[in-house]
Amino acid sequence: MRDETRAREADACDRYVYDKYAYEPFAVTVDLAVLTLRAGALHVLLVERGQQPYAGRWALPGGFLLPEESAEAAARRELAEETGLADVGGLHLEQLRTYSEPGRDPRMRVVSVAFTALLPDPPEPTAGSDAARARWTPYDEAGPLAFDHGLILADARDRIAAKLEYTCLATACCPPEFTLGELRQVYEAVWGTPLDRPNFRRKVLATPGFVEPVPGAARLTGGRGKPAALYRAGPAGAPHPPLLRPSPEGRLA
Amino acid sequence: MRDETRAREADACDRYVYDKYAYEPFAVTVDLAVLTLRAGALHVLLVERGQQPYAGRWALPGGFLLPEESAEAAARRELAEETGLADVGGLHLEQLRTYSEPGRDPRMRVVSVAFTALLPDPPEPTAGSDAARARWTPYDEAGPLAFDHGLILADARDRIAAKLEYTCLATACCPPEFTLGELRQVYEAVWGTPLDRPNFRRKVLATPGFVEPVPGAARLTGGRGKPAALYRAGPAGAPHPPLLRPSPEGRLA
DNA sequence: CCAAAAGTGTTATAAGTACACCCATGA
DNA sequence: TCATGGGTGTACTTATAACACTTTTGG
Repeated sequence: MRDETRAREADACDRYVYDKYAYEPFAVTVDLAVLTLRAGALHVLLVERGQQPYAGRWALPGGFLLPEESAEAAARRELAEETGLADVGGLHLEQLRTYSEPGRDPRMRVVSVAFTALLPDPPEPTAGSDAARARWTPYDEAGPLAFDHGLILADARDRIAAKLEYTCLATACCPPEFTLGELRQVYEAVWGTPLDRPNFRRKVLATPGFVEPVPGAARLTGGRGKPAALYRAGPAGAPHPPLLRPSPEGRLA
Repeated sequence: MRDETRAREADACDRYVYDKYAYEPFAVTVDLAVLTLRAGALHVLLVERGQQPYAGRWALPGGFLLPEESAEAAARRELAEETGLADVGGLHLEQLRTYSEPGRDPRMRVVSVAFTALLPDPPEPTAGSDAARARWTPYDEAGPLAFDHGLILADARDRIAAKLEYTCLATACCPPEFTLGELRQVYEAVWGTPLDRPNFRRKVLATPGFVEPVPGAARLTGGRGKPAALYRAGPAGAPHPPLLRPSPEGRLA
Protein backbone atom coordinates (compact mmCIF):
# COMPACT_ATOMS: atom_id res chain seq x y z
CA MET A 1 0.00 0.00 0.00
CA ARG A 2 2.78 2.33 -0.88
CA ASP A 3 1.44 5.06 -3.00
CA GLU A 4 -2.20 5.03 -3.87
CA THR A 5 -2.13 8.61 -4.99
CA ARG A 6 0.38 7.91 -7.70
CA ALA A 7 -1.62 4.96 -8.87
CA ARG A 8 -4.67 7.14 -9.40
CA GLU A 9 -2.79 9.92 -11.07
CA ALA A 10 -1.11 7.51 -13.39
CA ASP A 11 -4.55 6.44 -14.52
CA ALA A 12 -6.25 6.47 -17.91
CA CYS A 13 -4.08 8.85 -19.83
CA ASP A 14 -0.73 7.59 -18.66
CA ARG A 15 -2.16 4.32 -17.70
CA TYR A 16 0.83 2.23 -16.85
CA VAL A 17 3.67 3.46 -14.69
CA TYR A 18 7.29 2.89 -15.37
CA ASP A 19 8.51 2.02 -11.94
CA LYS A 20 7.67 -1.64 -11.80
CA TYR A 21 8.34 -1.90 -8.12
CA ALA A 22 6.38 1.12 -6.98
CA TYR A 23 3.42 -0.94 -5.79
CA GLU A 24 2.61 -3.84 -3.58
CA PRO A 25 3.06 -6.71 -6.00
CA PHE A 26 0.12 -8.79 -7.15
CA ALA A 27 0.61 -12.49 -7.64
CA VAL A 28 -1.17 -13.81 -10.73
CA THR A 29 -2.17 -17.45 -10.89
CA VAL A 30 -4.43 -19.74 -12.86
CA ASP A 31 -6.93 -22.19 -11.35
CA LEU A 32 -8.42 -25.07 -13.31
CA ALA A 33 -11.81 -26.69 -12.97
CA VAL A 34 -11.25 -29.84 -15.00
CA LEU A 35 -14.48 -31.77 -15.49
CA THR A 36 -15.18 -35.16 -16.98
CA LEU A 37 -17.75 -37.91 -17.03
CA ARG A 38 -17.09 -41.21 -15.27
CA ALA A 39 -19.77 -43.87 -15.19
CA GLY A 40 -22.39 -41.33 -16.11
CA ALA A 41 -21.53 -38.93 -13.28
CA LEU A 42 -19.79 -35.58 -13.43
CA HIS A 43 -16.34 -35.60 -11.82
CA VAL A 44 -13.81 -32.89 -11.07
CA LEU A 45 -10.02 -33.12 -10.71
CA LEU A 46 -8.86 -32.09 -7.23
CA VAL A 47 -5.47 -31.95 -5.52
CA GLU A 48 -4.79 -32.21 -1.81
CA ARG A 49 -3.03 -29.31 -0.13
CA GLY A 50 0.01 -30.20 1.92
CA GLN A 51 0.62 -26.87 3.60
CA GLN A 52 -1.13 -24.08 5.42
CA PRO A 53 -3.46 -22.48 4.84
CA TYR A 54 -6.11 -25.10 4.17
CA ALA A 55 -3.64 -27.95 4.75
CA GLY A 56 -5.31 -31.28 4.07
CA ARG A 57 -8.17 -29.66 2.18
CA TRP A 58 -8.85 -30.36 -1.47
CA ALA A 59 -8.33 -27.63 -4.01
CA LEU A 60 -8.46 -27.02 -7.72
CA PRO A 61 -5.14 -27.53 -9.49
CA GLY A 62 -3.37 -24.38 -10.52
CA GLY A 63 -0.23 -22.34 -10.27
CA PHE A 64 1.66 -19.21 -11.09
CA LEU A 65 2.03 -17.56 -14.45
CA LEU A 66 5.59 -17.71 -15.65
CA PRO A 67 7.08 -14.35 -16.61
CA GLU A 68 6.73 -14.88 -20.35
CA GLU A 69 3.53 -16.85 -20.38
CA SER A 70 -0.09 -15.90 -20.96
CA ALA A 71 -2.80 -17.16 -18.63
CA GLU A 72 -4.03 -19.50 -21.38
CA ALA A 73 -0.55 -20.98 -21.78
CA ALA A 74 -0.15 -21.39 -18.04
CA ALA A 75 -3.51 -23.14 -17.81
CA ARG A 76 -2.58 -25.53 -20.62
CA ARG A 77 0.75 -26.28 -19.00
CA GLU A 78 -0.89 -26.99 -15.66
CA LEU A 79 -3.48 -29.19 -17.32
CA ALA A 80 -0.78 -31.26 -18.95
CA GLU A 81 1.17 -31.54 -15.70
CA GLU A 82 -1.80 -32.55 -13.59
CA THR A 83 -3.45 -34.99 -15.95
CA GLY A 84 -0.33 -36.41 -17.53
CA LEU A 85 -1.98 -36.09 -20.92
CA ALA A 86 0.50 -36.07 -23.78
CA ASP A 87 -1.43 -33.97 -26.25
CA VAL A 88 -3.20 -31.19 -24.49
CA GLY A 89 -3.09 -28.91 -27.50
CA GLY A 90 -6.47 -29.64 -29.01
CA LEU A 91 -8.46 -29.80 -25.80
CA HIS A 92 -11.22 -27.39 -25.06
CA LEU A 93 -10.01 -24.91 -22.46
CA GLU A 94 -12.16 -21.94 -21.59
CA GLN A 95 -11.49 -18.91 -19.51
CA LEU A 96 -14.17 -18.59 -16.83
CA ARG A 97 -13.46 -15.34 -15.09
CA THR A 98 -10.90 -13.73 -12.79
CA TYR A 99 -11.21 -13.84 -9.03
CA SER A 100 -9.61 -10.88 -7.33
CA GLU A 101 -11.22 -10.34 -3.92
CA PRO A 102 -8.51 -8.89 -1.66
CA GLY A 103 -8.97 -11.49 1.09
CA ARG A 104 -9.19 -14.64 -1.01
CA ASP A 105 -5.69 -15.76 0.00
CA PRO A 106 -4.75 -14.92 3.58
CA ARG A 107 -1.06 -14.56 2.81
CA MET A 108 -0.90 -12.04 0.02
CA ARG A 109 -2.77 -10.46 -2.80
CA VAL A 110 -3.46 -13.18 -5.37
CA VAL A 111 -5.42 -12.54 -8.54
CA SER A 112 -6.44 -15.79 -10.16
CA VAL A 113 -7.63 -16.39 -13.70
CA ALA A 114 -9.91 -19.42 -13.68
CA PHE A 115 -10.30 -21.85 -16.56
CA THR A 116 -12.50 -24.83 -17.15
CA ALA A 117 -11.94 -27.87 -19.33
CA LEU A 118 -14.08 -30.82 -20.31
CA LEU A 119 -12.09 -34.03 -20.88
CA PRO A 120 -12.95 -37.41 -22.35
CA ASP A 121 -11.95 -40.75 -20.92
CA PRO A 122 -10.03 -39.46 -17.90
CA PRO A 123 -6.58 -40.87 -17.29
CA GLU A 124 -5.71 -41.29 -13.64
CA PRO A 125 -4.06 -38.11 -12.42
CA THR A 126 -0.32 -38.34 -12.27
CA ALA A 127 0.08 -36.86 -8.79
CA GLY A 128 3.41 -35.84 -10.18
CA SER A 129 6.01 -33.48 -8.96
CA ASP A 130 3.54 -30.81 -7.99
CA ALA A 131 0.65 -32.34 -6.24
CA ALA A 132 0.88 -34.49 -3.15
CA ARG A 133 -2.28 -36.30 -4.14
CA ALA A 134 -4.63 -35.76 -7.01
CA ARG A 135 -7.87 -37.58 -7.75
CA TRP A 136 -11.09 -37.47 -9.67
CA THR A 137 -13.93 -36.66 -7.29
CA PRO A 138 -17.67 -36.85 -8.02
CA TYR A 139 -18.93 -33.30 -8.35
CA ASP A 140 -21.52 -33.76 -5.63
CA GLU A 141 -18.96 -35.14 -3.20
CA ALA A 142 -16.48 -32.30 -3.59
CA GLY A 143 -16.70 -31.11 -0.01
CA PRO A 144 -15.67 -27.64 1.09
CA LEU A 145 -12.69 -26.66 -1.01
CA ALA A 146 -9.72 -24.47 -0.15
CA PHE A 147 -9.80 -20.72 -0.85
CA ASP A 148 -12.76 -19.71 -3.02
CA HIS A 149 -12.42 -22.81 -5.15
CA GLY A 150 -15.94 -23.98 -4.33
CA LEU A 151 -17.24 -20.85 -5.97
CA ILE A 152 -15.00 -21.33 -8.98
CA LEU A 153 -16.16 -24.91 -9.35
CA ALA A 154 -19.82 -23.90 -9.22
CA ASP A 155 -19.19 -21.19 -11.80
CA ALA A 156 -17.49 -23.78 -14.01
CA ARG A 157 -20.47 -26.09 -13.90
CA ASP A 158 -22.83 -23.21 -14.68
CA ARG A 159 -20.71 -22.20 -17.63
CA ILE A 160 -20.46 -25.72 -19.02
CA ALA A 161 -24.19 -26.23 -18.55
CA ALA A 162 -24.92 -23.04 -20.45
CA LYS A 163 -22.50 -23.87 -23.26
CA LEU A 164 -24.09 -27.27 -23.82
CA GLU A 165 -27.23 -25.41 -24.86
CA TYR A 166 -25.81 -23.43 -27.72
CA THR A 167 -22.58 -25.20 -28.69
CA CYS A 168 -21.52 -28.71 -29.65
CA LEU A 169 -19.13 -28.85 -26.70
CA ALA A 170 -20.55 -32.11 -25.36
CA THR A 171 -18.52 -34.19 -27.81
CA ALA A 172 -15.38 -32.93 -26.05
CA CYS A 173 -16.36 -35.16 -23.17
CA CYS A 174 -16.81 -38.33 -25.25
CA PRO A 175 -14.25 -40.77 -26.63
CA PRO A 176 -13.37 -40.40 -30.33
CA GLU A 177 -16.20 -42.75 -31.23
CA PHE A 178 -19.31 -42.65 -29.11
CA THR A 179 -22.96 -43.65 -29.09
CA LEU A 180 -25.78 -41.15 -28.89
CA GLY A 181 -26.59 -42.62 -25.50
CA GLU A 182 -23.17 -41.65 -24.23
CA LEU A 183 -23.56 -38.18 -25.66
CA ARG A 184 -26.92 -37.86 -23.96
CA GLN A 185 -25.37 -38.86 -20.64
CA VAL A 186 -23.13 -35.80 -20.84
CA TYR A 187 -26.13 -33.51 -21.01
CA GLU A 188 -28.00 -35.38 -18.31
CA ALA A 189 -25.05 -35.35 -15.93
CA VAL A 190 -24.22 -31.68 -16.36
CA TRP A 191 -27.81 -30.48 -16.37
CA GLY A 192 -28.89 -32.92 -13.69
CA THR A 193 -32.05 -33.76 -15.55
CA PRO A 194 -33.19 -36.68 -17.74
CA LEU A 195 -33.83 -36.03 -21.41
CA ASP A 196 -36.30 -37.64 -23.74
CA ARG A 197 -34.24 -40.13 -25.69
CA PRO A 198 -36.06 -40.03 -29.05
CA ASN A 199 -36.24 -36.26 -29.10
CA PHE A 200 -32.58 -35.89 -28.15
CA ARG A 201 -31.59 -38.23 -30.95
CA ARG A 202 -33.58 -36.36 -33.54
CA LYS A 203 -32.29 -33.01 -32.38
CA VAL A 204 -28.65 -34.04 -32.60
CA LEU A 205 -29.00 -35.77 -35.96
CA ALA A 206 -30.94 -32.81 -37.37
CA THR A 207 -28.04 -30.47 -36.61
CA PRO A 208 -25.70 -30.56 -39.62
CA GLY A 209 -22.14 -31.31 -38.59
CA PHE A 210 -22.84 -32.05 -34.94
CA VAL A 211 -22.01 -35.76 -35.29
CA GLU A 212 -20.94 -37.96 -38.19
CA PRO A 213 -21.82 -41.66 -38.39
CA VAL A 214 -19.10 -44.30 -38.30
CA PRO A 215 -20.36 -46.73 -40.95
CA GLY A 216 -21.10 -50.21 -39.73
CA ALA A 217 -19.72 -49.76 -36.23
CA ALA A 218 -21.79 -50.49 -33.14
CA ARG A 219 -21.31 -50.84 -29.42
CA LEU A 220 -23.31 -51.60 -26.29
CA THR A 221 -23.69 -48.62 -24.00
CA GLY A 222 -24.39 -50.21 -20.62
CA GLY A 223 -23.65 -53.88 -21.29
CA ARG A 224 -27.31 -54.32 -22.09
CA GLY A 225 -29.75 -53.66 -24.84
CA LYS A 226 -29.43 -53.20 -28.54
CA PRO A 227 -25.98 -52.24 -29.79
CA ALA A 228 -25.91 -48.57 -30.72
CA ALA A 229 -24.42 -46.99 -33.81
CA LEU A 230 -21.20 -45.07 -33.33
CA TYR A 231 -20.59 -41.46 -34.21
CA ARG A 232 -17.66 -39.08 -34.38
CA ALA A 233 -17.67 -35.39 -33.51
CA GLY A 234 -18.51 -33.28 -36.53
CA PRO A 235 -17.17 -29.89 -37.58
CA ALA A 236 -20.18 -27.85 -36.42
CA GLY A 237 -19.64 -25.37 -33.64
CA ALA A 238 -23.20 -24.57 -32.71
CA PRO A 239 -26.62 -26.11 -33.29
CA HIS A 240 -29.35 -23.82 -34.52
CA PRO A 241 -31.75 -23.56 -32.91
CA PRO A 242 -30.04 -24.29 -29.58
CA LEU A 243 -30.72 -27.33 -27.46
CA LEU A 244 -32.41 -25.74 -24.47
CA ARG A 245 -32.62 -27.22 -21.00
CA PRO A 246 -36.06 -28.48 -20.03
CA SER A 247 -36.65 -26.31 -16.96
CA PRO A 248 -37.07 -22.56 -17.29
CA GLU A 249 -35.24 -22.35 -13.98
CA GLY A 250 -31.49 -22.43 -13.78
CA ARG A 251 -31.01 -19.78 -16.41
CA LEU A 252 -28.66 -16.98 -15.51
CA ALA A 253 -30.15 -13.64 -14.69
CA MET B 1 12.46 -13.35 -14.39
CA ARG B 2 14.24 -14.20 -11.22
CA ASP B 3 13.50 -17.73 -10.28
CA GLU B 4 11.31 -19.80 -12.52
CA THR B 5 12.30 -23.01 -10.84
CA ARG B 6 10.95 -21.92 -7.53
CA ALA B 7 7.73 -20.86 -9.11
CA ARG B 8 7.16 -24.33 -10.46
CA GLU B 9 8.12 -26.12 -7.32
CA ALA B 10 5.86 -23.92 -5.28
CA ASP B 11 2.96 -25.06 -7.44
CA ALA B 12 -0.28 -26.83 -6.59
CA CYS B 13 0.48 -28.17 -3.17
CA ASP B 14 2.17 -25.11 -1.81
CA ARG B 15 0.62 -22.91 -4.40
CA TYR B 16 1.45 -19.46 -3.25
CA VAL B 17 4.90 -18.46 -2.11
CA TYR B 18 5.64 -16.29 0.83
CA ASP B 19 8.31 -14.04 -0.60
CA LYS B 20 6.19 -11.42 -2.26
CA TYR B 21 9.11 -9.88 -4.10
CA ALA B 22 10.64 -13.06 -5.46
CA TYR B 23 9.18 -12.57 -8.92
CA GLU B 24 9.01 -10.01 -11.63
CA PRO B 25 5.93 -8.10 -10.56
CA PHE B 26 2.74 -8.23 -12.58
CA ALA B 27 0.72 -5.08 -12.88
CA VAL B 28 -3.02 -5.72 -12.66
CA THR B 29 -5.40 -3.27 -14.30
CA VAL B 30 -9.02 -3.06 -15.37
CA ASP B 31 -10.19 -1.94 -18.80
CA LEU B 32 -13.74 -0.83 -19.48
CA ALA B 33 -15.77 -1.14 -22.65
CA VAL B 34 -18.64 1.21 -21.85
CA LEU B 35 -21.36 1.03 -24.47
CA THR B 36 -24.48 3.05 -25.01
CA LEU B 37 -26.99 4.02 -27.64
CA ARG B 38 -27.04 7.51 -29.11
CA ALA B 39 -29.48 8.35 -31.87
CA GLY B 40 -30.00 4.69 -32.58
CA ALA B 41 -26.31 3.89 -33.01
CA LEU B 42 -24.01 1.97 -30.71
CA HIS B 43 -21.33 4.18 -29.12
CA VAL B 44 -18.33 3.44 -26.96
CA LEU B 45 -16.57 5.63 -24.43
CA LEU B 46 -12.93 6.28 -25.41
CA VAL B 47 -10.13 8.34 -23.89
CA GLU B 48 -7.20 9.87 -25.73
CA ARG B 49 -3.74 8.84 -24.68
CA GLY B 50 -1.36 11.67 -23.93
CA GLN B 51 1.86 9.66 -23.61
CA GLN B 52 3.87 6.96 -25.26
CA PRO B 53 3.25 4.31 -26.22
CA TYR B 54 0.29 4.93 -28.49
CA ALA B 55 0.34 8.68 -27.77
CA GLY B 56 -2.58 10.37 -29.48
CA ARG B 57 -4.40 7.10 -30.01
CA TRP B 58 -7.76 6.37 -28.47
CA ALA B 59 -8.05 3.73 -25.79
CA LEU B 60 -10.59 2.21 -23.45
CA PRO B 61 -10.72 3.85 -20.04
CA GLY B 62 -9.13 1.89 -17.25
CA GLY B 63 -6.58 1.88 -14.50
CA PHE B 64 -4.80 0.04 -11.77
CA LEU B 65 -6.30 -2.00 -9.00
CA LEU B 66 -5.74 -0.39 -5.64
CA PRO B 67 -4.10 -2.65 -3.08
CA GLU B 68 -7.31 -3.41 -1.19
CA GLU B 69 -9.72 -3.39 -4.08
CA SER B 70 -11.25 -6.15 -6.16
CA ALA B 71 -11.33 -5.88 -9.94
CA GLU B 72 -15.09 -5.29 -9.80
CA ALA B 73 -14.64 -2.43 -7.36
CA ALA B 74 -11.88 -0.91 -9.44
CA ALA B 75 -14.03 -1.11 -12.56
CA ARG B 76 -16.94 0.57 -10.80
CA ARG B 77 -14.66 3.31 -9.51
CA GLU B 78 -13.23 3.93 -12.95
CA LEU B 79 -16.69 3.99 -14.45
CA ALA B 80 -17.80 6.66 -11.99
CA GLU B 81 -14.65 8.71 -12.62
CA GLU B 82 -14.87 8.59 -16.38
CA THR B 83 -18.58 9.14 -16.82
CA GLY B 84 -19.13 11.49 -13.89
CA LEU B 85 -22.21 9.51 -12.97
CA ALA B 86 -23.27 10.01 -9.38
CA ASP B 87 -24.90 6.64 -8.74
CA VAL B 88 -22.94 3.92 -10.39
CA GLY B 89 -23.99 1.31 -7.85
CA GLY B 90 -26.96 -0.18 -9.66
CA LEU B 91 -25.48 -0.24 -13.13
CA HIS B 92 -24.90 -3.43 -15.00
CA LEU B 93 -21.20 -4.14 -15.04
CA GLU B 94 -19.97 -7.45 -16.36
CA GLN B 95 -16.60 -9.07 -16.35
CA LEU B 96 -15.60 -9.98 -19.89
CA ARG B 97 -12.35 -11.84 -19.55
CA THR B 98 -8.72 -11.27 -18.64
CA TYR B 99 -6.09 -10.34 -21.20
CA SER B 100 -2.66 -11.52 -20.26
CA GLU B 101 -0.53 -11.88 -23.40
CA PRO B 102 3.06 -11.09 -22.40
CA GLY B 103 3.58 -8.46 -25.09
CA ARG B 104 0.33 -6.55 -24.80
CA ASP B 105 2.04 -3.60 -23.12
CA PRO B 106 5.56 -2.86 -24.38
CA ARG B 107 6.76 -1.46 -21.06
CA MET B 108 6.01 -4.17 -18.57
CA ARG B 109 3.89 -7.17 -17.83
CA VAL B 110 0.30 -5.98 -17.48
CA VAL B 111 -2.57 -8.34 -16.85
CA SER B 112 -5.87 -6.62 -17.48
CA VAL B 113 -9.32 -7.66 -16.35
CA ALA B 114 -11.84 -6.31 -18.86
CA PHE B 115 -15.38 -5.27 -18.04
CA THR B 116 -18.26 -4.10 -20.12
CA ALA B 117 -21.19 -1.88 -19.20
CA LEU B 118 -24.34 -0.78 -20.98
CA LEU B 119 -25.50 2.71 -20.01
CA PRO B 120 -28.66 4.67 -20.66
CA ASP B 121 -28.84 8.29 -21.71
CA PRO B 122 -25.12 8.99 -21.78
CA PRO B 123 -23.91 12.04 -19.95
CA GLU B 124 -21.02 13.79 -21.63
CA PRO B 125 -17.80 12.32 -20.29
CA THR B 126 -16.23 14.44 -17.63
CA ALA B 127 -12.73 14.40 -19.09
CA GLY B 128 -11.83 14.87 -15.48
CA SER B 129 -8.59 14.58 -13.65
CA ASP B 130 -7.56 11.39 -15.40
CA ALA B 131 -8.26 11.63 -19.03
CA ALA B 132 -6.92 14.32 -21.31
CA ARG B 133 -9.90 13.89 -23.56
CA ALA B 134 -12.80 11.52 -23.40
CA ARG B 135 -15.65 11.13 -25.84
CA TRP B 136 -18.44 8.92 -27.05
CA THR B 137 -17.46 7.41 -30.37
CA PRO B 138 -19.71 5.49 -32.77
CA TYR B 139 -18.72 1.85 -32.55
CA ASP B 140 -18.02 1.60 -36.26
CA GLU B 141 -15.79 4.66 -36.22
CA ALA B 142 -13.59 3.51 -33.38
CA GLY B 143 -10.40 3.35 -35.43
CA PRO B 144 -7.40 1.30 -34.40
CA LEU B 145 -7.21 1.51 -30.62
CA ALA B 146 -4.18 1.43 -28.35
CA PHE B 147 -2.85 -1.86 -26.98
CA ASP B 148 -5.24 -4.76 -27.58
CA HIS B 149 -8.24 -2.59 -26.85
CA GLY B 150 -9.75 -3.20 -30.27
CA LEU B 151 -9.95 -6.88 -29.40
CA ILE B 152 -11.48 -6.12 -26.02
CA LEU B 153 -14.06 -3.86 -27.62
CA ALA B 154 -15.03 -6.52 -30.15
CA ASP B 155 -15.33 -9.09 -27.38
CA ALA B 156 -17.55 -6.69 -25.46
CA ARG B 157 -19.90 -6.29 -28.36
CA ASP B 158 -20.08 -10.04 -28.85
CA ARG B 159 -20.87 -10.55 -25.20
CA ILE B 160 -23.54 -7.88 -25.12
CA ALA B 161 -25.07 -9.25 -28.31
CA ALA B 162 -25.22 -12.73 -26.81
CA LYS B 163 -26.69 -11.52 -23.53
CA LEU B 164 -29.49 -9.68 -25.31
CA GLU B 165 -30.70 -13.07 -26.49
CA TYR B 166 -31.25 -14.68 -23.14
CA THR B 167 -31.47 -11.84 -20.64
CA CYS B 168 -33.49 -8.67 -20.25
CA LEU B 169 -30.30 -6.58 -20.29
CA ALA B 170 -31.53 -4.28 -23.05
CA THR B 171 -33.54 -2.17 -20.62
CA ALA B 172 -30.24 -1.14 -18.99
CA CYS B 173 -29.61 0.91 -22.10
CA CYS B 174 -32.94 2.75 -22.03
CA PRO B 175 -34.08 5.73 -19.96
CA PRO B 176 -36.31 4.94 -16.96
CA GLU B 177 -39.37 5.21 -19.16
CA PHE B 178 -39.07 4.08 -22.74
CA THR B 179 -41.11 3.06 -25.75
CA LEU B 180 -40.94 -0.39 -27.28
CA GLY B 181 -39.46 1.27 -30.34
CA GLU B 182 -36.55 2.53 -28.30
CA LEU B 183 -36.08 -0.91 -26.76
CA ARG B 184 -36.10 -2.46 -30.20
CA GLN B 185 -33.42 -0.01 -31.36
CA VAL B 186 -31.10 -1.44 -28.73
CA TYR B 187 -31.38 -4.91 -30.23
CA GLU B 188 -31.09 -3.64 -33.77
CA ALA B 189 -28.01 -1.54 -33.04
CA VAL B 190 -26.16 -4.25 -31.16
CA TRP B 191 -27.12 -7.07 -33.48
CA GLY B 192 -26.76 -4.92 -36.57
CA THR B 193 -29.93 -6.32 -38.04
CA PRO B 194 -33.51 -5.04 -38.36
CA LEU B 195 -36.22 -6.83 -36.42
CA ASP B 196 -39.87 -7.34 -37.28
CA ARG B 197 -41.67 -4.69 -35.27
CA PRO B 198 -44.94 -6.52 -34.55
CA ASN B 199 -43.21 -9.75 -33.59
CA PHE B 200 -40.74 -7.98 -31.35
CA ARG B 201 -43.55 -6.24 -29.55
CA ARG B 202 -45.45 -9.45 -28.93
CA LYS B 203 -42.36 -11.28 -27.77
CA VAL B 204 -41.45 -8.62 -25.21
CA LEU B 205 -44.99 -8.23 -23.90
CA ALA B 206 -45.43 -12.00 -23.68
CA THR B 207 -42.43 -12.28 -21.35
CA PRO B 208 -43.72 -11.77 -17.81
CA GLY B 209 -41.77 -9.11 -15.96
CA PHE B 210 -39.71 -7.91 -18.92
CA VAL B 211 -41.44 -4.52 -19.10
CA GLU B 212 -44.28 -2.89 -17.16
CA PRO B 213 -46.63 -0.35 -18.71
CA VAL B 214 -46.71 3.22 -17.46
CA PRO B 215 -50.46 3.92 -17.47
CA GLY B 216 -51.59 6.72 -19.70
CA ALA B 217 -48.15 7.92 -20.68
CA ALA B 218 -47.07 8.27 -24.29
CA ARG B 219 -44.22 9.77 -26.27
CA LEU B 220 -43.10 10.20 -29.85
CA THR B 221 -40.07 8.12 -30.70
CA GLY B 222 -38.55 9.95 -33.63
CA GLY B 223 -40.55 13.17 -33.68
CA ARG B 224 -42.91 11.47 -36.09
CA GLY B 225 -45.72 9.00 -36.09
CA LYS B 226 -48.17 7.86 -33.51
CA PRO B 227 -47.19 8.49 -29.89
CA ALA B 228 -46.04 5.25 -28.31
CA ALA B 229 -46.95 3.89 -24.91
CA LEU B 230 -44.25 4.06 -22.26
CA TYR B 231 -42.86 1.17 -20.26
CA ARG B 232 -40.53 0.67 -17.34
CA ALA B 233 -38.05 -2.15 -16.86
CA GLY B 234 -39.63 -5.09 -15.07
CA PRO B 235 -38.17 -7.46 -12.51
CA ALA B 236 -37.56 -10.38 -14.88
CA GLY B 237 -33.98 -11.44 -15.49
CA ALA B 238 -34.42 -13.70 -18.48
CA PRO B 239 -37.09 -14.32 -21.09
CA HIS B 240 -38.06 -17.91 -21.70
CA PRO B 241 -37.78 -18.95 -24.41
CA PRO B 242 -34.92 -16.61 -25.39
CA LEU B 243 -35.13 -13.92 -28.03
CA LEU B 244 -32.84 -15.35 -30.67
CA ARG B 245 -31.07 -13.37 -33.35
CA PRO B 246 -32.48 -13.83 -36.84
CA SER B 247 -29.37 -15.11 -38.60
CA PRO B 248 -27.86 -18.48 -37.73
CA GLU B 249 -24.52 -16.82 -38.41
CA GLY B 250 -22.77 -14.82 -35.77
CA ARG B 251 -23.18 -17.38 -33.07
CA LEU B 252 -20.08 -18.25 -31.10
CA ALA B 253 -18.40 -21.53 -31.86
C1' DC C 1 -38.94 -65.38 -20.92
C1' DC C 2 -37.63 -60.43 -19.11
C1' DA C 3 -35.06 -56.14 -18.72
C1' DA C 4 -32.58 -52.66 -20.96
C1' DA C 5 -31.22 -49.73 -24.44
C1' DA C 6 -31.65 -48.40 -29.49
C1' DG C 7 -34.31 -46.74 -32.95
C1' DT C 8 -38.90 -45.10 -35.49
C1' DG C 9 -43.40 -42.96 -35.67
C1' DT C 10 -47.24 -39.95 -34.36
C1' DT C 11 -49.74 -36.27 -32.55
C1' DA C 12 -50.72 -31.90 -30.05
C1' DT C 13 -49.13 -27.75 -28.75
C1' DA C 14 -46.04 -23.85 -28.71
C1' DA C 15 -43.15 -20.64 -30.96
C1' DG C 16 -41.27 -18.14 -34.81
C1' DT C 17 -41.89 -15.71 -39.49
C1' DA C 18 -43.81 -12.92 -42.71
C1' DC C 19 -46.85 -10.33 -43.89
C1' DA C 20 -51.32 -7.07 -44.50
C1' DC C 21 -53.75 -3.59 -42.44
C1' DC C 22 -55.41 0.43 -39.66
C1' DC C 23 -54.24 4.45 -36.37
C1' DA C 24 -52.27 8.85 -34.85
C1' DT C 25 -49.21 12.37 -35.41
C1' DG C 26 -46.06 16.25 -37.62
C1' DA C 27 -44.75 18.61 -41.64
C1' DT D 1 -51.80 14.71 -48.14
C1' DC D 2 -47.93 12.01 -47.18
C1' DA D 3 -44.35 9.98 -44.53
C1' DT D 4 -43.35 7.85 -40.23
C1' DG D 5 -43.78 5.07 -36.44
C1' DG D 6 -47.37 2.56 -33.29
C1' DG D 7 -50.43 -1.11 -32.77
C1' DT D 8 -53.47 -5.42 -34.18
C1' DG D 9 -54.58 -9.49 -36.84
C1' DT D 10 -53.63 -13.68 -39.27
C1' DA D 11 -51.92 -17.50 -41.96
C1' DC D 12 -47.97 -20.43 -42.51
C1' DT D 13 -44.10 -22.91 -41.04
C1' DT D 14 -41.08 -24.86 -37.74
C1' DA D 15 -39.82 -26.67 -33.20
C1' DT D 16 -40.92 -28.95 -28.97
C1' DA D 17 -42.95 -32.37 -25.80
C1' DA D 18 -44.96 -36.48 -24.75
C1' DC D 19 -45.83 -40.61 -25.91
C1' DA D 20 -46.54 -45.54 -28.13
C1' DC D 21 -44.26 -48.95 -30.46
C1' DT D 22 -40.74 -52.17 -32.55
C1' DT D 23 -35.91 -54.09 -32.48
C1' DT D 24 -31.84 -56.30 -30.62
C1' DT D 25 -29.03 -57.64 -27.30
C1' DG D 26 -27.65 -60.10 -22.34
C1' DG D 27 -29.13 -62.78 -18.56
